[in-house]
Amino acid sequence: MPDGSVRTYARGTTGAEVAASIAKSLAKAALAVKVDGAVRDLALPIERDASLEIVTDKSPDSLELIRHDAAHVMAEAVQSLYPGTQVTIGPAIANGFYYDFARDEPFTPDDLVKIEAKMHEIVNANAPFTREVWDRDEAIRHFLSIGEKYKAEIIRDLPGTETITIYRQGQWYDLCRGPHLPSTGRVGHAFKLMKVAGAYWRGDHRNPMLQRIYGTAWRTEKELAEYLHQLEEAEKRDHRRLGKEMDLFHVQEEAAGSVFWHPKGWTLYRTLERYIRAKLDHAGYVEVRTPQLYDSSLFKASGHWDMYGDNMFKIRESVAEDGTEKLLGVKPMNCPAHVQIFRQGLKSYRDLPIRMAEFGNCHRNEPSGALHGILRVRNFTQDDAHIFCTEEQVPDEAAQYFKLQLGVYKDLGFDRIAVKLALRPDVRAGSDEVWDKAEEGLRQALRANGLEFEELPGEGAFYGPKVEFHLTDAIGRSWQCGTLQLDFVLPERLDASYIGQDGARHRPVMLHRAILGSFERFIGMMIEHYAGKFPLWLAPVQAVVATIVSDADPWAAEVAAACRKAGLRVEADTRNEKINLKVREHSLSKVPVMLVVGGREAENRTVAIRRLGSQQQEVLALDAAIANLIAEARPPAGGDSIDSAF
RNA sequence: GCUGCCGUAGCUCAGUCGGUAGAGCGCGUCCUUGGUAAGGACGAGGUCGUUGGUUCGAUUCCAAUCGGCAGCACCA
Repeated sequence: MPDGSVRTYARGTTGAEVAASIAKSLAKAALAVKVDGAVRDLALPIERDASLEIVTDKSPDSLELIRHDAAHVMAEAVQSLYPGTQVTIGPAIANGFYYDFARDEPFTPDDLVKIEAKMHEIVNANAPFTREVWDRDEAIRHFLSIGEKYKAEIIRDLPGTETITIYRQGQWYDLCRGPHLPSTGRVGHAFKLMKVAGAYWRGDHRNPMLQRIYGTAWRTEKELAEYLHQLEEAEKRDHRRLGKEMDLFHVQEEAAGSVFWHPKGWTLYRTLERYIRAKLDHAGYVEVRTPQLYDSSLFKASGHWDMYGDNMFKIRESVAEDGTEKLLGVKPMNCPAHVQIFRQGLKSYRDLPIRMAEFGNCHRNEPSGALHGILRVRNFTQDDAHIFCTEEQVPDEAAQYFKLQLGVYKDLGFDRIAVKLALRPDVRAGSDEVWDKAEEGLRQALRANGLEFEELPGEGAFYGPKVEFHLTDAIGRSWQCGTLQLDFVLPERLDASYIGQDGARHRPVMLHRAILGSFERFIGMMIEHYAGKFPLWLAPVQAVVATIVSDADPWAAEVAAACRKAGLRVEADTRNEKINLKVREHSLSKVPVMLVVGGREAENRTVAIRRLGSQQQEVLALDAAIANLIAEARPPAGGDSIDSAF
C-alpha cells in the first residue's frame, strides 16, 4: 500500500474488495485501483502480489479516467441522438477528451447542446461500466454486422496478442482497452463540449475525414469554471489581439501570410534584432546577406527542388523558343546561399569553424490552413546561421550553441522550453549511415550538455536531424523556435570543401542553427509571454510624457526631447484631455512608464513617474529620472557584456 | 490542402423571415485646463469580402472564389 504497509488477500480479490476492507468511506470514494503503477478497473480480480493504490477523485489519475469515460458517455449520447453514426476512437487529452465520429451530416453547434444534455442524462442514469472479453474474429464480425466498419478495422489491426475487451454502460457498449470508472455517474457533471472539427481517420490525410467533438471535463464545477476562465484570460494575451490593440502589426488578405509591421512593432523588431546581432558578434559569427531569387539549378542541386519544391514559390523568368522554361525559386531557406559564399575561394582547415549568420528573409508556400497570426507565415526572417566545421569540432560548436541559445531565452524571459530531437523523415537525402552518424551526434551533444529531450521519429529536415526548442503560446500550442541541425548532406550535394592538414580536400560538416527561429514567430511568442507588458528595454514606447494642464506643454516638450536625446523612446501627450483619460489610455496600451507633468512639475523642473500597474508616484528631477530610466532600459547583458555593441 | 463556422463603419459587434443598415468605442469640430484608469455637446464615416446566379428588387437566398477562426494534415 502507498503508506508502506502490507496486506494479504486471497488470489482474485478485486480492487473494490480491497478498498472495502480498508474503510467504508474508501470503498465509496474508490474510482479505480493502481496495480504496480498501472491504473485498472476496480472490479478486476488481482491475481498476484503487487503494490496497490486505490484511486479516488483526489488522485491525479482520476482526471484521465473521468475524461476517458466522458468520451464514452458522449459517444453513447451521439449514437442515441444520431443513429447510423459510426464511432471510432475517443481518448482523454490534456484538459479534456474528444471522440471521432463518422457521419455524413455535419454536427452543428445546436447538436452539441443536445448531445451535452443527453450526456447529463446518461451520467444521471449511473449505469455501471462492465468489462467483457470477446473473441477477436467474433468481435470483428459483430462490429461489421452492426455497421461499425472503423471499430472492426481497429480490432483487425490490433496485435494478435492483445485481449479484445468491450465495455458496457447500460445498453451501450464500445470496444475499449479500459480502464474505466465503476459507473457513468462517477463522470460527474463538470464537463462541457467545446467544438467540432474535422480530423482524418488515423491521422492520415489520404483517409476519410471524421468529425471530432472536443470536450473538457473536470472533477468539480469549480475546476471547470476555473479552466474556462483561464481560457478567457489566455485570449487576452493572444498576439493577434494584442498586435492590433497595441498597433504593432497587421496582416491583410492581399498579402496573406506576410506581416505589415507598424512603427511600434518594427521598433520592437529592430530592438530584438540589435540585441541578437550583438550576441552573435560576441559569439564569433560573421554576418552576410544573400539573394532572394535563384535559378532552379541551385535548388535542384541542393535537393530543395525535389524534396521541398511543393512549398516553394517559383517564378517563370523566361520561355525559350523551344518552349523550355527558365524557372527561378524564391529561397525557402538560406543554407544553399551560405554554401555559395563558403565556396568562394579555397578554404583551409585553419579557417574553420566559420559561423556564417544572416537575418535571412525566406518565403515558404505554407498550406493556407497552417497560417496563424505571425506565428506561422509565408514570409519571415530567420536569425539563421550555418557553422561550417570539421566533424571533430561539432561537439564544441554544439555546446557553444546551446549556451548561447539558453542564455538568450533566459534574457528574453523564457524559462519553460521543451527540447525535442527530430529524427530522419521518410523523404530525405543522404544514406542511412550518414543519418545514423548525424542523429547520434546530436543525441550526444544534447546529453553532454545535460539537456533532457524527447525524440520525434520522422520529423527531421530532409538533409539532417534537428534539435528543436519549443515554446508554448497563450492557448497552449507548442511552436518550434530555436533549432540546431546537423547536416552531412548539403556540403556533399553542393560540393563544399576545405583543404585539410594533409593537403587534401575534405567535406565540412554544416550546423544549421537559429536561436529565435524567425523574428515573426518569436516576437509573437514574446507578445504572448509578456501579455504585451514588455520589459523597459523592449517596449516600443518606453515612456509617455503626459500633461495635466496646457501650461505644462513647453516643459513636457523639453522633457520628451531630453529623454530622446538620452536614447529613450518617449512620446509626449499634450492633448487637451484630463489626466485620468491619459493614464487610462497609456495604461491600456501598456506603456511601462508615464512621466506626468503639471504646473508643479513645470515650475520645479521635475517629473512624476508612474509605472504601469502601480498607482504610486515618484517625483524626481528630470536628470535623475532619465538616469534611472537609462539604467533600467539597458538590454540584458548575460555572461559577456554586449553594451559596446549598442 | 481537408472538415466545420465566420466575413456588416477604423475597432468590437447588433440587424435585415429579400425593399440598399444600427450601437458602443474610435475619429473630427467646439466647450472644458481638469492632479493619476473613460468630462460634455455636435458631427462625419459603410456600394454589408469579391464575382456570378435566382428575383421586379440581393447586404439578406444559392454557387464559386478570396480571406479569417478552430481542429486535422503539413511545418526543411
